[in-house]
Amino acid sequence: MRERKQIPSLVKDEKLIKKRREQMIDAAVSLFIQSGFHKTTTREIANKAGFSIGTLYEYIESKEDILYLVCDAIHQELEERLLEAVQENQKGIDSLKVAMSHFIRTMSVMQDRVLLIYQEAKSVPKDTISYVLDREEKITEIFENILLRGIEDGSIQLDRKMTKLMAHNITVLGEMWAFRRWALTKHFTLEEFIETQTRLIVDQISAI
Amino acid sequence: MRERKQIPSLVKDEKLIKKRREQMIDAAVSLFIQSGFHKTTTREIANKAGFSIGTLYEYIESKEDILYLVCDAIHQELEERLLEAVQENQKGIDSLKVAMSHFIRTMSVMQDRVLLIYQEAKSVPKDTISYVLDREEKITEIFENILLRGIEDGSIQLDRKMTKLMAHNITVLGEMWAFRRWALTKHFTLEEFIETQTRLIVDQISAI
Amino acid sequence: MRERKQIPSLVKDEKLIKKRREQMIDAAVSLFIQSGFHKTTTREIANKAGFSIGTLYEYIESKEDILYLVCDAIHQELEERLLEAVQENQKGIDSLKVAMSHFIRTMSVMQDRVLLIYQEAKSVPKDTISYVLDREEKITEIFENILLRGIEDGSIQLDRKMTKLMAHNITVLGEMWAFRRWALTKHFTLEEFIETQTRLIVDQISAI
Amino acid sequence: MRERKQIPSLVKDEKLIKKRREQMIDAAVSLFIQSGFHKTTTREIANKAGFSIGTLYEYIESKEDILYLVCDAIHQELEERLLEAVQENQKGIDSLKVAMSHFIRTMSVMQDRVLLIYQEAKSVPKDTISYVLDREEKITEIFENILLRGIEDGSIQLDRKMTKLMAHNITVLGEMWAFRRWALTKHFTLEEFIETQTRLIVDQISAI
DNA sequence: AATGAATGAGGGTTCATTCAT
DNA sequence: CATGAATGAACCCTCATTCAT
Repeated sequence: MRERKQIPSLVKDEKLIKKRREQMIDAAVSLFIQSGFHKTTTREIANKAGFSIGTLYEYIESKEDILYLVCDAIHQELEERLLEAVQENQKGIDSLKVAMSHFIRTMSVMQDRVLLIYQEAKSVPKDTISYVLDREEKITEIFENILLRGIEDGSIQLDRKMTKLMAHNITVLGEMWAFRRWALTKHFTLEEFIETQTRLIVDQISAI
Repeated sequence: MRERKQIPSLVKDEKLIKKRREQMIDAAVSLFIQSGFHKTTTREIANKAGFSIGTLYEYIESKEDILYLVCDAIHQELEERLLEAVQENQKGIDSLKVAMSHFIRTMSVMQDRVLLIYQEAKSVPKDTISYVLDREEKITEIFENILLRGIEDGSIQLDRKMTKLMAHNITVLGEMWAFRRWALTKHFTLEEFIETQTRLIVDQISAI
Repeated sequence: MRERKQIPSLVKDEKLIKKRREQMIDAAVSLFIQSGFHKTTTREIANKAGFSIGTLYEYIESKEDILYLVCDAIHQELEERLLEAVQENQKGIDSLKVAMSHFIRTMSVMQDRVLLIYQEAKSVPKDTISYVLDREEKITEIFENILLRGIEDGSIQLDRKMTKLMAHNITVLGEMWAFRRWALTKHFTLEEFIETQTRLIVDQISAI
Repeated sequence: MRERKQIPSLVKDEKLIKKRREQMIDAAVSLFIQSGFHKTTTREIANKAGFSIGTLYEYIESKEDILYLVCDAIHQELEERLLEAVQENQKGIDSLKVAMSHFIRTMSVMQDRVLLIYQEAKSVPKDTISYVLDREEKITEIFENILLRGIEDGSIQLDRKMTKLMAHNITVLGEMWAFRRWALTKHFTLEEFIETQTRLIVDQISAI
């Protein structure tokens, strides 16, 4: 997997860089969600982050860097939350159920941010775009690994060639809750959604 | 369903309006795909459309109107292509298989434009956003209707309450080919994809 | 000699381009003389030229382009004025006297603009710098040609190898009036200066 | 002659002031030569000087002060080098030959810095500009004094009224090597240049 | 005396939109 | 109807300078 890009900063104190960038990311996330990347100005971000435009540019080199930091941070949280739910010490099929449920709940909590990534990732700086896409794929890989484990331990029945596609399906059937919420919430509760999506997958690959 | 928005034009001749707007949309689509809505200038659109910036503004009121027209045109084509494949005179389950296959092939052909809608729809003028979302839902409704017909004719077994969600799943599992192509085409052919996605759904709801 | 650079313009009407650029150059020259290139803002130039900042950028691509246009225009006038005084139908030595006198008077008239070139030429865009320097050398070449003609017709006695250097001397001894005026005008009139400088050169190379 | 300007410093220790300012000047000279005064940032100067931007401002009050210090230092060295070559115990005309040769060699060694002064002197703070110009004139005065001595001792024949102008000519004919080097070095060696320039002047004013 | 993070006015440039021709 | 020159608000970014530590 490609390396995370190091964004240069004029400030030397690493702790301070971390802190200021966190402020910046928080501000940017809420503004981007509200108005999108292009309609948000750097001044607005600086303002909301609680410092001046000059200070903002002490910690990044361009507005696009902020988008990269935002995408990176969101993916980071996404991944952490997901991994946290993966239990290695149970059957693959059970692990999958738990992971899917957890994943969809995460989509519910992070729906704005997931949507944000879907819509703005294309504007990320050219030299980091592949890192961001890799990051997206990494989430799918987590599901793929669970599937492989299930095949191994016999709890999942699935052509090995199809694990990748099934993993993508799982991911997309979960992310749906984020990017189609305007339609889904009109008719279904989160619990119903989790139940249905999990069953759709599990029925297809369950060994029994 | 909400009405299509009437975008005012300074020009009276309806035929001309239609022609000019088509030129405009064609130009805009290819430019938006290339660089996104915000990075494309109205000048570029006018240029590529083959007329002047002044003329452009004879047929729309703002740049956002172009995005609306583009989204509308893409949805229009999407819907037409999909409806064209729906045969009323066969069992619901068979109709579904054909429709899904056709839908995914359409995603393959129109992937750039589908992606475009996914990424830029949020920038559509506030007063038309719900029309655009409705339009998106309409596609799902086509699948929902097939499902209902299948339940009616006994070829599909599915809790009536779940038809909406299953229709969304079908749509999303198909659209995937457009918005995850960077990952999918590395490992699967279009035919494999169609085969797998169709089975995932059919297995779940087939009456036998 | 290198080609004059074509600066792109968004406007098509060539006549208008010429007119607007002239306005722009006039404004820029007086502002650059007053405050220098770097301290003059594009807004000031547009203002003084009588149009908006937007219009300014319809006729150039960057602030540096204005400096290039300014340098080019000044050299143009310099060259025209000088050539206008060169008579081909007299002895080289006499031609030289007339040309030097005329050149120095031109320096007197154009002292601000000559100084401007001396001080700001270094800021001209990289890809045009050699054209600007060539332009400067062209003036020297005019004097060199007169010298060569004088050697040919026997009115001037000078080692052929030294014509280039002597031509540079003539140029610099004349330009002095522009870039050392703060010291010279305290003690000498223009006429005294012309008389002395001409003699210094003529005495050195006169054939008799 | 006007007094050297005292630039205030927040630091008391005179020795330290001298040391830090020397570091600062060295750094600034090389940066100004490379990119010019306006394109060089105070940060860059502090960096290259080996201390922080905060420290820089302990020893000056504004960026322009640095330019003043730079010009002053260059003039200082110029003057020292020139005076070092002036022998009081020989005939004026011989003294002049030696001084011119030495001066031109100095131009060769210091060409970048001489050019720098020519191009940036105008940006020196308003209240110090006349001091800087005086400094320039001082160099001319050295030549003027030699001329006067030559007239006195009969080795030079020159209208007393013309000594000032001749001194300027000598200076400019020497400085040429610095500010026209791009053209001159293509055709002449330093020795040829010295030989020719000296003869041009000496022939004109030699008593015999 | 030294540091370097913070500031914000101000600069160059873009581009959606208008309107006289 | 078509044109395209003109407009200026607004954007991103820089950098000289300050001041708390």
